[in-house]
Amino acid sequence: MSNHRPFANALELLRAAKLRPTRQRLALAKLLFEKGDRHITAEQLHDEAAAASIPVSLATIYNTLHQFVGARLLREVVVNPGRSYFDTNIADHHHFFFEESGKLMDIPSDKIEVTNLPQPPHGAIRRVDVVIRVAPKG
Amino acid sequence: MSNHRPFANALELLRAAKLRPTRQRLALAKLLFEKGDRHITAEQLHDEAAAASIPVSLATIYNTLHQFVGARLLREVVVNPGRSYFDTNIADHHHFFFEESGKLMDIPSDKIEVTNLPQPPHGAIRRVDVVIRVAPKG
DNA sequence: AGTTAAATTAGAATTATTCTAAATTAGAAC
DNA sequence: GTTCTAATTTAGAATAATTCTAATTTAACT
Repeated sequence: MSNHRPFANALELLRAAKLRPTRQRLALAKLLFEKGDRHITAEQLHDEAAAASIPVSLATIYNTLHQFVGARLLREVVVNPGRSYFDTNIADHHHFFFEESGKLMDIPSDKIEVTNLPQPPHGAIRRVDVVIRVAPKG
Repeated sequence: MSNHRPFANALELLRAAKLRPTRQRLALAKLLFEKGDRHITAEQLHDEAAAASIPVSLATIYNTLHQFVGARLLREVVVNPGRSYFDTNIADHHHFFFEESGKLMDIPSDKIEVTNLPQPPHGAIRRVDVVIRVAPKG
């Protein structure tokens, strides 16, 4: 049983997430999930849709990305002020962030060990994000 | 020899950072560094300055914060899209992020163990940020 | 005091994102 | 297949954080 590609196609995936399979959601799901793990911004997805002749407004891109995050089909990654990345890899993992290029790269969670986690003074731990910031060699 | 409070006053601190000790920079350094460890936004600092009757424009707040980051007097922490926090604690450490309130809390680096760090495919590791995201208990 | 480069400023510009209200569409009911 | 209704999409305006610009002020040197 693999965690990868849990749905045969976009339609099934939207059904399972209880999102109406509209033209734009189907098209965006395909763009997002049929190319392996990606880290994409709203603007980039909008451009990809345009390139694929899928007419979809930027507002819908944002709506859809947030709905997908809510449905746990995507994860939002924040590494840069003023710009969100959406990660199609929803497995537990971490990131390299390359400061020069602004690119992200996954690090599977078994490649880093984070131990000795302190308990928060209140509330519950929802997630632990590790970002390794990488700069060009001095 | 402690790493804490390395300068007796704002003037010394600016001199060491090779920043001209102007009225605004002196006042902002005092606001930032004379109250222990803090996580503050540009807007908040602007409000504090106003409350202390220090006339300083928002542009200067931003300029100064970034200069301080460049001089390693501050660290920028990104946990939220579209808003930067500036951290007066420049020692190696990590953060709790409370999603309900938007507040940050320091975790000294000796309270978490991050081991087995993978090497990046190119470049050098500049920093490792661990953010523990905390939500109200379900 | 006079000079000059650095710093500050108000306000405009930019960027990412969200909101609004109108038009379209998916899916259920007939 | 039409009709109906609520959900979705949309263009464009609005917002929020930040950066830029060009003019003014100031720190520090002579």
